[in-house]
Formats: sequence, structure tokens, C-alpha cells
Amino acid sequence: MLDIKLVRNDLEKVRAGMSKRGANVPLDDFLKLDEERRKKLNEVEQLKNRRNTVSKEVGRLKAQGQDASLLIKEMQEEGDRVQTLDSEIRNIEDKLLEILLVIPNIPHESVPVGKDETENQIIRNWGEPRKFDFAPKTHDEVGVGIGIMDFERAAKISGARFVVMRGFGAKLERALCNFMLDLHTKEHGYTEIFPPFLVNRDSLTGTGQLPKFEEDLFKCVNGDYYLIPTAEVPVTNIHRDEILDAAQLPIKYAAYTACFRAEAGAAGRDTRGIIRQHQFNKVELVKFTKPEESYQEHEQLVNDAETVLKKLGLPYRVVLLCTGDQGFSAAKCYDLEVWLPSFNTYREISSCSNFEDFQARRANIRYRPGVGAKPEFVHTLNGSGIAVGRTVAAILENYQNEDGSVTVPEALRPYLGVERLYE
RNA sequence: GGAGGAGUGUCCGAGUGGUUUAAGGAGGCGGUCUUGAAAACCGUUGUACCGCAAGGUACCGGGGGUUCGAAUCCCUCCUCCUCCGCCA
Repeated sequence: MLDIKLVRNDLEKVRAGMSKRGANVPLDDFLKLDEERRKKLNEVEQLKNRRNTVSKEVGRLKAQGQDASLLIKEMQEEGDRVQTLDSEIRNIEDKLLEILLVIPNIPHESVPVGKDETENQIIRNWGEPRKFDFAPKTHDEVGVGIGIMDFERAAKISGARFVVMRGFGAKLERALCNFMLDLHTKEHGYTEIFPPFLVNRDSLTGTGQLPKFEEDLFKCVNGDYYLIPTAEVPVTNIHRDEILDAAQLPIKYAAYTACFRAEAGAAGRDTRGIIRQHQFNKVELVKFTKPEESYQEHEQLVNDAETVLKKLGLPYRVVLLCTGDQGFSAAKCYDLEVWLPSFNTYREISSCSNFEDFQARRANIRYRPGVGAKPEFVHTLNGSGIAVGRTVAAILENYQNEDGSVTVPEALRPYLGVERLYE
């Protein structure tokens, strides 16, 4: 959510930000409503002031046994006006909030202006895509081949975009989760969190998924619960409506969760394999920082996520998303893209965003800069550290052998207990 | 799911319609005293919104209502505790 004062006082900056994104928002309606609200607020507060004064006088008169019926009668009439104004103001505030909640964040100045993913900027590459002396298979061919993935039974049990992982496949998922959590908690200083997978509306509004992206979410039919699309939601909302100590910052959390996405609008895309599933595992990194430190923490967050790929020996590149490709809440976002031989290209495996105070304002997450100082909004950041399902796909494709077996990356051997996966 | 109890400021805690602009205590901050510290004493200590300012308005779990006036009365929702039932 943008600062209402920024919209009011620096409309041009907001307009420029929106146009860089290609977003169309009703800013003029907003300003008109805002002005109307202030006008009515002024009037009603004056009336209330009078009412408060007169009511005290009534109390005083009654305490002295005197008649106050004249004053009471007078206030009865004003009461109606107060009630009307109050409800009008509530109405306007609802509308203002409604608009404010669907305005995306303003991109940071370092973000390249562009309309879609073709204008993203490649920042750096790591590792050399392997040259195969045989025709590499797709990850699902490899997985099905060695009996660790079962799509047919998953379709029977649940439907399309699900997979049953079996034996060392299941163990590989678990090993990767543990490997990533160990890395981030032991070497990068994150505190491990295991949050709820079902959250309420307020949490999803806090991080920006609601009200605009309801169709991407799975909603429970009984109770006001949604399945989390990412651990970002429950973990960021841990500190909703809180005032944090400056000394605590930055707060760094790492969380494993399953993630659930409806993939509305992705029909026909990535239907093969486990690249795009309704349910997938992810280790997520979340930070709460002081505003002046968030961009430096953002770079470090990207490094922390990159370390996972480096240790696994998976070639990847870092991409800075352009204004038109950024998520709704982000001010700046880097994607990590891993090399997938069967696609003959890099595919997103991690997304690391700085939201500045956009989420903090929605979720009311503040900190006190010093003793007695006024609370200010923190900056929130998060990034995949990293998506487990896509990592499985990347390992199966990059580490496959001609006989259909898969070499286990060295970093994972202590977790899996074997050096090679085969049928 | 059923029955009962409870939610007050950073914390504890008083307060069932009118000087409550929320008592009192603890903690924090500032000061006096002291070589220093402790103790004692004095002062101070929430958030948001409107306003150039003076100032005003709102907030006692959330929302709505009654009333000239609500922490206090009514409705509704949420959370926590106790007991019962069910349950991994």
C-alpha cells in the first residue's frame, strides 16, 4: 500500500511509477474522495467537540440537581447530523482503502523500465551449462524412468499438476529442504520458522495477495481460510500490528512450507513435469529491516539464495526484473534462473524482492528507531531460498547419466546417503 | 461441537452511565541528593487522523448499536482459559 500522503502530495511521482509499470489506477477518483473525506471530517469533529463540551455541562448540571433538558434537546438534533456524517465518512474511507489496496508499489529507481520479461536485465551468470554427449531427457522422463515420480497415480488421486514422489524421490525432496534450512540457519544467520499453511484474509491482504489476486489462491469452503501460496504470507505476518525494537533488526527468518497455487490463467503452460504444480515445496527467506538497510540486505538475500545453487553445482543466472515484469508489491526484484537442459534455457527458481514499506504499511509492521522516537514502518524482503520442486527438476536434468541414472550432487550425499539414483 | 469464565496503556491492575482529560503500582526516560551506585524524592512517559498553527477527534480485543454522554448497557464476531465430547 502506498502512503496516502505521497499520493496527495506527490501525485506526479505516483503517476510516473504507475506508468513505468503499465498500471492504470484511478488516482483522480482517489484524490476527489480524499478531499471530500477531509471536508466532512472537519465538520463532524467540530460537532463532536461541541457535543463533548455540552455533555460535560449536562453532567455538571445534573450533579447539582439542576434542569438540563434544554441542552439535551439541542444535542439530540445534532446527534443525527453526527451520525449521518460518520457513516458518510466511513463510506468514503472504505472506497479510499479499496483503491489504495489495488495500487501496486512504485518501482525503485534502479529498476530498468520495460514492458515485459523480454526487457529484464541479466546481471551475472554462474556455472557453465553442461555439454551432453547424449540426448538429455526431461526431468520427468528421468524421474519416471528411475521410478521416483508417478504422474498417473497423482492424476488419479488428485488431478493434473500433481505428482507422487516415491522412494529416493520423496527422500530427495526432504533432503533438499533440510540442506537448504541447514545452510540458511547455520551459515547465513536465519531463524527457522514452521508456520501454519492455512491463513486468514487479513494475512493475505497484509502481504498483497488480496484483494486483487483472489483467483490465484485456493480457498477453504468451511471457515475463512486460504492455503498459502508461499511462506512469505504467514512468516511476514508474524509481526503484523507489532512495533519492533530497532536492536532486533534485521530479523531474518527461513521457513519450509508447502505452497499451493491455483495457477489460474496458466492453462496449457508447463503442463509436463513438475515445473508448475498446484502444490510444491519451498524454503523461503524473509527479512524485516530498517529502511536505510533494505537494499544492502536485498543484495545479501540474493547471495544467500545463490549459495544454494552454487553448493548444488547448478548453473544459473541472476536477472533483474524490469518495471513491467515485477510483482504487484515489489519495489525491486531479482530472479534466479537455473539452467534446464531439456528446455535449453534458464527457468526461474527463486524470486527475491524488496517491498520497501509497501507490505509493512498494509500489515502495520513498525519499529522504533530510538528511545522515545516515533514508530516507523520497517522494510520487508523475501526470496525463495529456493523452490524445492524446481531444484529436483534441475538436479535430475543436469546430473543425469546416459544410462538413465542420476548422480547425487556432493552437497546432498550426507542427506541422501547415496551417490547415485537409479532404477 | 456443548457449558462456564476472561480480554483495560510497555507490564501488573482499579474501574458497572457524567470532573476518567483511564486511579494506583512496576518498568523506561530526565532531574535532585551522592565520590560513584543503590535507596528516597520530583517530573515525565501510547497510537492514529484532521489542522499552517493554536488546537481538535478517535482508540479500554474487532465491528455495530442505545444514549445529551459508554471502558461501563445491548447485539455480533475474534482470541485466550477451565470442564465435557470428538480427535492425529
